[in-house]
Amino acid sequence: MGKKLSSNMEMYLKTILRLGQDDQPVRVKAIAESLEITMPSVSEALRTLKSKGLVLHPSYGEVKLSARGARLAEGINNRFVVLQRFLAEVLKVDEKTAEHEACEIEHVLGADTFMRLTAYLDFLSNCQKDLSDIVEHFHEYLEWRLAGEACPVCGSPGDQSTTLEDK
Amino acid sequence: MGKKLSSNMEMYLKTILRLGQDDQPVRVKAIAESLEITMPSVSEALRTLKSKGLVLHPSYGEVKLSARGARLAEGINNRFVVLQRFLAEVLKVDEKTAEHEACEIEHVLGADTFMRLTAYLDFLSNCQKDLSDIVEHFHEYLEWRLAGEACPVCGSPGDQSTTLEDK
DNA sequence: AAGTTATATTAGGCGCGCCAAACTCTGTCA
DNA sequence: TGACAGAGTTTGGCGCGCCTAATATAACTT
Repeated sequence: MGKKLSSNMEMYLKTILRLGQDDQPVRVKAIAESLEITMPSVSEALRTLKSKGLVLHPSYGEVKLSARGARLAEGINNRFVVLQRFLAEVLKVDEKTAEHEACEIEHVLGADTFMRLTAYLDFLSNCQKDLSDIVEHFHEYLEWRLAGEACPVCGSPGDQSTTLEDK
Repeated sequence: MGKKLSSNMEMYLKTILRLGQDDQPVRVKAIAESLEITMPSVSEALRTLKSKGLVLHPSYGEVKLSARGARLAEGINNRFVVLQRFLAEVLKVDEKTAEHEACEIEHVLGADTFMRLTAYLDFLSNCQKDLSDIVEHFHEYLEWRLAGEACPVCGSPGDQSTTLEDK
């Protein structure tokens, strides 16, 4: 069916889903604030999404997801959650950053990759007692490395100075 | 200095870097083919990048990266490589897909996250013999899971049916 | 040197997603 | 009921990145 949605359209869907979970009617204003854009932009986007049958939105009325829209939104949101978990729990990325970056990546990765990432998280947390603290081991290693020292267990260098280019 | 580059501009830089590694003069045509866009689009982008001092490009001449452009491009390329390795080697994502998805994500993640991901890969491959085959364990787990069966070692379910929404 | 071909650039246009300004509804409260 | 405030929409405009068509330059070929 419908071609692939743009990242932006996906963000609208996800936002509507999440706002709807506070079980209050979802309003244009709330979407705009949540996405930090203006109401006209939201109005316009909703027109697009309506035309694709993903949202229901009587003029001046409440915004709702259609069944298809909701399915999509939930998929996107799941992806988001998985990514956020990986970044925050495994890589120990700062919470704000993890949220932000997960939000960008969620639109990029295919279903297969997500399934694999989910499996990986499950593997690390649910499977085999003696593997379940790998992540903790990694966090120790990370601290040594951040301190610029060699890894105490294996001597893996702390100076692989991960090419911090930027700005 | 200069504000953040767009994903597209980053892609141009990375492409120029990679084409330059075949130590032949980099031409507009090659960039266009590599990115699967038309030459006018490349011309235009080069004008932008030139104005930011990231590429050198006499009219009708050879395209080169400036020192700053090269530094940026290398950073982007490093990010790409790390992501690609993670997707392909850890998650066992199909090679083509890994390349494509890494290419999208490389523009999104910050330096800190990349450092952490690099550290994670190093940790998995270099550190402590008895941890170095975690990935293999995971790959076994993944196969069971893909077959829809429970994990033989821990009983972790194969039916977590990772919400395959889509299409 | 002149013509042919390949490469590069300019010109003009399009879709997307955003904006500010102006206008229109809706609900509330004298 | 009528007027005001706040939410929502329409209008017109802008930047980015892409396109095709037309033009310009460079590089061969004879």
